[in-house]
Amino acid sequence: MNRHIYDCQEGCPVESTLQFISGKWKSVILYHLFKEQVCHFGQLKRDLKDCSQRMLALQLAELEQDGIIQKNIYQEIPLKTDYTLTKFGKTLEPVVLAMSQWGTYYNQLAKTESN
Amino acid sequence: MNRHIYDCQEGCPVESTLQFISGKWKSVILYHLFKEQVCHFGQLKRDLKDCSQRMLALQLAELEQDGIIQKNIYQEIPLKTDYTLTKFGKTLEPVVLAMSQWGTYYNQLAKTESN
DNA sequence: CAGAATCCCACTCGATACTG
DNA sequence: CAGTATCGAGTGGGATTCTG
Repeated sequence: MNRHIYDCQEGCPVESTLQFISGKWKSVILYHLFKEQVCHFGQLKRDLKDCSQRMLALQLAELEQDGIIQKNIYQEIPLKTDYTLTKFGKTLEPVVLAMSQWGTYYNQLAKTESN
Repeated sequence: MNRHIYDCQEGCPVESTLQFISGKWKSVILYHLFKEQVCHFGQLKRDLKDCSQRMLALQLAELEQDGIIQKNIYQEIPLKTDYTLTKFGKTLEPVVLAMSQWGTYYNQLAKTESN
């Protein structure tokens, strides 16, 4: 948790939040997890088209380290893994929801303006 | 607006939102603007202790380009400038608010756990 | 005070190849 | 399928200096 540079000495709450979700793709991953409940690596790779496999693995690892998501490995052939939100991770729902709602509003706006 | 790499072809709303606020310090700047209504450069520089002057200027410029904040210059000596939210920028309040609320919750949590 | 310009290093991140 | 390892180009971003 000291990989980020935000100084929380003064306890700025937004900086605290950013420590967890400021990774380049984290909130998008969380968005999909809130929608699907369970996600597989390959599925996320398809959804996040512009996120490289390496980046996806890194972001997932950080989210797991931070206790936001849980990784479940099934020893089958071919290998199978899935990711779910932890109880702690689920508390982030209002944040992700607000982001998704604003994005929906904006997409609508952008569409009507282009007409 | 093509400085970010998020692909919104499929209209992922979270990615749309990130196009505007994913800059390293943007949401913190917005947080202060929602609190203070009006902010000066030097004041922000003091508040965002770990954000360099260069970064602060860059982030403010991007927010201005995106129509989220407005820059007001007063031709006095010494130079004076302030920043306010545009009408469009104000629509982001629920997002910033959700982040600040979660951060407050987390700070509380972290404090009680350290005892 | 409020920035712009320049320099330059560290690290990010994509591409590719490999593994259980 | 679900990753890890390695490498190298590109960029982020700090330090410093300069200006109106």
